[in-house]
Amino acid sequence: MVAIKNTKTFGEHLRHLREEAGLTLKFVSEQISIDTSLLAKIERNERQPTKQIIKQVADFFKVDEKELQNDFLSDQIAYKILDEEADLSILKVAEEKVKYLKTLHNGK
Amino acid sequence: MVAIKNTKTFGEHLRHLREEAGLTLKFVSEQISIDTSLLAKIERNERQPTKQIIKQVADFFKVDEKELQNDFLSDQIAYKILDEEADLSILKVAEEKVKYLKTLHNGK
DNA sequence: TTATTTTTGGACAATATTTGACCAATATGG
DNA sequence: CCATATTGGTCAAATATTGTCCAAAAATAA
Repeated sequence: MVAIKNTKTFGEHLRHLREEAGLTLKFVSEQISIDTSLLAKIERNERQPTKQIIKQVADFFKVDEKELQNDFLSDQIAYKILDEEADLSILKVAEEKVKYLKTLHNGK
Repeated sequence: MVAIKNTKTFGEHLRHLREEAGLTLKFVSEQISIDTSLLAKIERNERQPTKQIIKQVADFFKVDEKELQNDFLSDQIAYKILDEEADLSILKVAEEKVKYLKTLHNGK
C-alpha cells in the first residue's frame, strides 16, 4: 500500500497533478475527452468524477487508478459527514459495521 | 452522547425495536403512515429511509432522532465501503479530510 | 491598455437513480 | 385449512446528477 501523503481533497489532488505538469484545463480535458468546464468543476469538487473519468485521469497522469478511486471515496465520506454535521465518532461505528457485514456475507 | 451498544445495521436496529415492542409491520407502518412493504424493505436494508421517515420512526418508538440518523449514516458509509471493496484504512483518510475541510471553512 | 488565454459560473436538457405504491407470492401460526 | 404477516417484483413519479454550452471573470502576455 502506498502511504497517504496529505489530506488534500480529490479535486485539489487533481489540480496539483495538473499544475505540477504545467498543463491547462483545456489541454488536459481535451486529452481525456471531457468538457473543460467539467474538469474544472471536478477540480473544485463541484462535480463528482465518474469511475470512467477517474480511470482516464489516472492513465493520463500515470498514477495508480485504485489510489485515485480511494482518494475520491474518502472525499465522499468526508463530505457526507460535513453535510450531515455528524460526529467523527460515527466513522468508528461504520468500521464496526463493515466488519459485521463482512461476517454476515461470509458466514452466509 | 449515548454509547454505541452494538453493530447492528440500521434496519436490524429498527426491526429489533419493533419486535421488542411486539408489533407487526402493518401496525407500525400504519401508525407512521408509510407503506407496509416499504417499512419491511427498510428493515431489510433494501430501501433507504428518508429523514422524514427516520423522524417518524424515532418519534414512534420514542428513541433519539439524532441517534437514529447517525445509525443510518454509519450504515451508508459501511455499505459504500463494501460496495467499492475499499480498505478500512480509507476511514482514517476520510477523518483527516473532515478535519482539513473544517479548517478551510473556518479559516475562510 | 488591449488582446489572448485560462478559469469559473450559471442554465439547462439528457440521463440516471431512488422512492413509494401496488399487488402477488410466500411464509407463519392457529 | 384460514387468517395474518412478511417478502418480492414491477413500475410510474419524483429527485438528483451529469455533461454541454456559452458567457463572465480572472489571469497572462503583448
